[in-house]
Amino acid sequence: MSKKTEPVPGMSDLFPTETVRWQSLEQSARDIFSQYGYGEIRTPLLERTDVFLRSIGQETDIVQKEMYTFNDRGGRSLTLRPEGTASVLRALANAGISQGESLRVYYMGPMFRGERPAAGRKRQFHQIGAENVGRVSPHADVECIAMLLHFLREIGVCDTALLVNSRGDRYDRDAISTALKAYFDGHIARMCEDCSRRYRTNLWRILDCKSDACSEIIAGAPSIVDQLGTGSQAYFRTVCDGLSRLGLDYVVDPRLVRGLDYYAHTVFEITSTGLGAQNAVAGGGRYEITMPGAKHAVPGVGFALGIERLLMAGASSQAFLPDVDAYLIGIGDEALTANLALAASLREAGASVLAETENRGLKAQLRAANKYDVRYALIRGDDEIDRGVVQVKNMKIAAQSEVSATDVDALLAILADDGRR
RNA sequence: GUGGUUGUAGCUCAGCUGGUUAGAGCGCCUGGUUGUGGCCCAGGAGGCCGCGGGUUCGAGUCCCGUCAUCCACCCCA
Repeated sequence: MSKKTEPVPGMSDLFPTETVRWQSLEQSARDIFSQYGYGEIRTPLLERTDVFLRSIGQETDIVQKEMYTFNDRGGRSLTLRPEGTASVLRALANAGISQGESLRVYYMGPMFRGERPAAGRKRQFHQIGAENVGRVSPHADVECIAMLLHFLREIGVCDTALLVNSRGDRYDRDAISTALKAYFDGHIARMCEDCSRRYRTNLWRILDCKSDACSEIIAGAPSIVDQLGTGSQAYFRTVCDGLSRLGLDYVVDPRLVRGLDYYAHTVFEITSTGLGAQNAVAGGGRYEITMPGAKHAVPGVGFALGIERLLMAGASSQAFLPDVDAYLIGIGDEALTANLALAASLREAGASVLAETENRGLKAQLRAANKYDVRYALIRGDDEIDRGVVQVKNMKIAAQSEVSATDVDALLAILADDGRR
């Protein structure tokens, strides 16, 4: 239909009907995360491109084809953040967090990926995320997952499943990659197009292929868990035990590998039924990230939730109406002007009021007042202006009285009433 | 990037195998009481039928292209 007023593809406008739900979700996140000692961090939407290249990984889908990257006027390559973790780690590195120091932060805001939009997938989408940075411990992983599940329970997102897996440490990963490569070397020619692409770009992803032809070959592949060193296996066992001890149900999914290179050890995903093809509502894991210019890799564990998907998996929306105490009706320009002043006084005293700004009939204005479902209508025309009064009409019981227009306290006292008398 | 879907009023959508001035519901505006809401009634405004081309005496309807949308693949939040 219209075209010039539409937002850029994959981006959307949010109106009060929607934002009320966003706000309550965000508030729950703030409340719960702070119970776990997390504080909010806000980082720029734009970063130097290498912040993402190095941490997320050159060969990942995100870096290969999904980033919004451009050169600024100084010729620097900048990128709109495709996820939150890299930015957070960059910020912490910049602030000079010392080795061994730990920090818990959460963030919320827009992320950008240049994918083809579909159900539950936008190019600008929004995440709420949390990172526990600085320590390596399976218990931190457990707490992180527990906090995530606590939040989901609180906001009423149900029908979810928790999937966990381990990718091992950096040495395990090299060993696994070598083993996988060696195995698939002999079979790749007979596998599907996607797999031969993955073989080159994202080897582990082959394990995820659903095509029948490949399944048989994949079934014979060396399993990730078997390739883990004893230390990594013990780590993973501690995580699983910890989840069980907290009474949290989970499923070990040996094929869960996730698409970002920085993950090590624990990875997890929360899926929800009824979301369509994009059923992951949250995901995360333990990672180790070396920022450009930094001496050491910084470990951490964290997750990100997709706000749009949370809302799809949760409650339905209702029509938005501003919640105001009174509607100021004015017949004639003089009354309309006087009403704007009266509205200002009432608001200053803490009331929420809506004042008519159009010079139209009383009937039309009362209709509007009715639509907003206010308890009171304050009515003034030339007569009231002359006599210095305002008609106070109780919309619930259709009673009406007269109050001096200068007696703001009396008006406030009435508005503070629930309108049932 | 690949496949498919849809595009008609502000919104949700009808419009049969091409045929006169393109419709409904909701919303909006005005009136039914010179200044008293909801319900009801009457009336009204509002459409390059996504855009461009083609076939035809004639296209909202058929064909081609294009743009947008949604869904799926890929991958993930």
